[in-house]
Amino acid sequence: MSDQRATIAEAVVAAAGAFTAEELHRSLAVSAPGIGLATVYRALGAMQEAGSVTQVGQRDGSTLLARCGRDGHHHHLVCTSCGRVIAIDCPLGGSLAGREVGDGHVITRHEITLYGLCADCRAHEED
Amino acid sequence: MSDQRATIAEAVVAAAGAFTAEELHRSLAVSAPGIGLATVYRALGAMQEAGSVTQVGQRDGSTLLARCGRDGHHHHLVCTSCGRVIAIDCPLGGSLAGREVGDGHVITRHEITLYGLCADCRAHEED
DNA sequence: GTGTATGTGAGAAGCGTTCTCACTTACGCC
DNA sequence: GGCGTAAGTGAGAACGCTTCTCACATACAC
Ligand SMILES: [Mn+2]
Ligand SMILES: [Mn+2]
Ligand SMILES: [Zn+2]
Ligand SMILES: [Zn+2]
Repeated sequence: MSDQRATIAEAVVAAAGAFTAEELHRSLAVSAPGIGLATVYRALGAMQEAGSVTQVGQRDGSTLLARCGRDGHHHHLVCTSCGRVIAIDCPLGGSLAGREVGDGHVITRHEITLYGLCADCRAHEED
Repeated sequence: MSDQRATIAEAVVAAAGAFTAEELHRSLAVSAPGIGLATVYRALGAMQEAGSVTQVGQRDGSTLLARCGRDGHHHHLVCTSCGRVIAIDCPLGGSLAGREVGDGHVITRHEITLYGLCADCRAHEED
């Protein structure tokens, strides 16, 4: 593994929650300048394939990523204020796989993402 | 309402299921040539605001849209073969709204999309 | 009529992402 | 050591979807 990829992997671990490729690149510009944006994209792509980084939504036009090493079927809960990401069990209990719903439609896959405010952000709001 | 928007609205109704803006524009090129792609985007945007068209996912880089006039909280079930879209009740029963999950995270919103094969596509597969 | 608001088509622009290319680095093999 | 190959890198160009700009058209209000 190259020095750049190691640095990028550290930045991913240091990230509080969800981030975009450009945000990660900006954070690297401070601590480890000189790493190209294309390299960040390549490293994040490799981590997605390896399973340590997952796509958790979109913000504006950009893909939101987050570190998530959990394996097995699960989903994510994203704080819309601070970006914190929490892995959660599938609220459907995996019960839909191969099941028929509606008018004979057989479900092969599903996407679920929950959004809200984490405990910390709620405490800091006091509105 | 302009002639163009009426034509685009008809094409949306005629569409079998999910479609991209470009696909709709291509279908118009046959029956009603001369309508600009920007006009299609503008009309689809207006229909989204009006609530008659909804975003049901992404395919490659493009936004997938579908006609859906149903109101109230619901989600969608998309056939990955023919694009047919079926509205479904929220499988969470709306139970999550305002509820705490995980470590005190309060859910304000969620996204659910189911994918699979509709009855027709399953019948035509016989593999 | 005159003004104002809204819509239109063509192409330019924007923007996130991927690709190209020349270059470097790491490693296996002899 | 020399040498070949594979993988990674940075800069910028290219790409593709979407939005914007601009000149023009149409519709309604007064
Ligand atoms: Mn995860
Ligand atoms: Mn719907
Ligand atoms: Zn938070
Ligand atoms: Zn189908």
